[in-house]
Amino acid sequence: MKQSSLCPKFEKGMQMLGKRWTGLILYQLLEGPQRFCALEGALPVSGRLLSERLKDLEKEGLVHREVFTDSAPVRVEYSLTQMGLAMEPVLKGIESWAQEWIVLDPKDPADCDRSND
Amino acid sequence: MKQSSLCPKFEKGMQMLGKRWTGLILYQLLEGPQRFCALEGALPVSGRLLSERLKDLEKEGLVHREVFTDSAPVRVEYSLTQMGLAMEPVLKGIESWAQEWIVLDPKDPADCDRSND
DNA sequence: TAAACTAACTAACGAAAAGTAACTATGTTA
DNA sequence: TAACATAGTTACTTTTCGTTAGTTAGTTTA
Repeated sequence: MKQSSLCPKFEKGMQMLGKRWTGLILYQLLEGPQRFCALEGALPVSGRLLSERLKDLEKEGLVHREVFTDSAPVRVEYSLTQMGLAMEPVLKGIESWAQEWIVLDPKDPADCDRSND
Repeated sequence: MKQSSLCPKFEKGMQMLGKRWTGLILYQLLEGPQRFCALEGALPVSGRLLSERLKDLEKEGLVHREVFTDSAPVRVEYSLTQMGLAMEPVLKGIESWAQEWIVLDPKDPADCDRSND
């Protein structure tokens, strides 16, 4: 692999966001702490990859994983750390950009607005 | 593939940015129109993928491709369209986020600042 | 005039990552 | 005890990536 003249921090950041699903997972977690199955249900990602991505994100420090042994079948909750939360403006920025610029096939109704949560 | 409850526009946007190199290519193009070989030199991406990504980005409307037949050996310049330029705040946002939060191995000096161009 | 060079790609191929489905461990409800 | 749910993991196939080599077209060099 070649060397680039870019800032290595930026490059690393883009490398993370430039992995499939990472952005969507973080975005979904902006809604608040969520369990594995909730994320799996909300996103079009398979359990295998979701598990993998969450592990990566935890390792990188964007996501916190907490296991609750008290309740019924063990419950695992994922939430954003400070570092993850700091991504909010970026994610919202992508959302606005998409709202403004992306045109979908005319067949889909495809309209949504979550900017007011 | 499952169905998600996310806004399809946002999902599509993330799908684009969530492809390897896309973000870096756009970021590099913020510097101004550039030729194929310049991009290839500036980024750690191979010619094959650069070509593929540029084609995608052109198709999606973020990048404009212009061929100059006047000068020496044919010259091809890539530049951002309005849609591509509109990504600037997002890309700069990722940059700031990375500057603030990403920690690299202590061996790399890894410090840079392009926020003032 | 032909060999070598440059820019901008494209093709082929092995390697890595993603998608899908089935399976596991643990506990719960019928 | 059988069927169900959560939170994964394993095994297998398909897709995407990365590398190297080759192509097209015009340019300089000898």
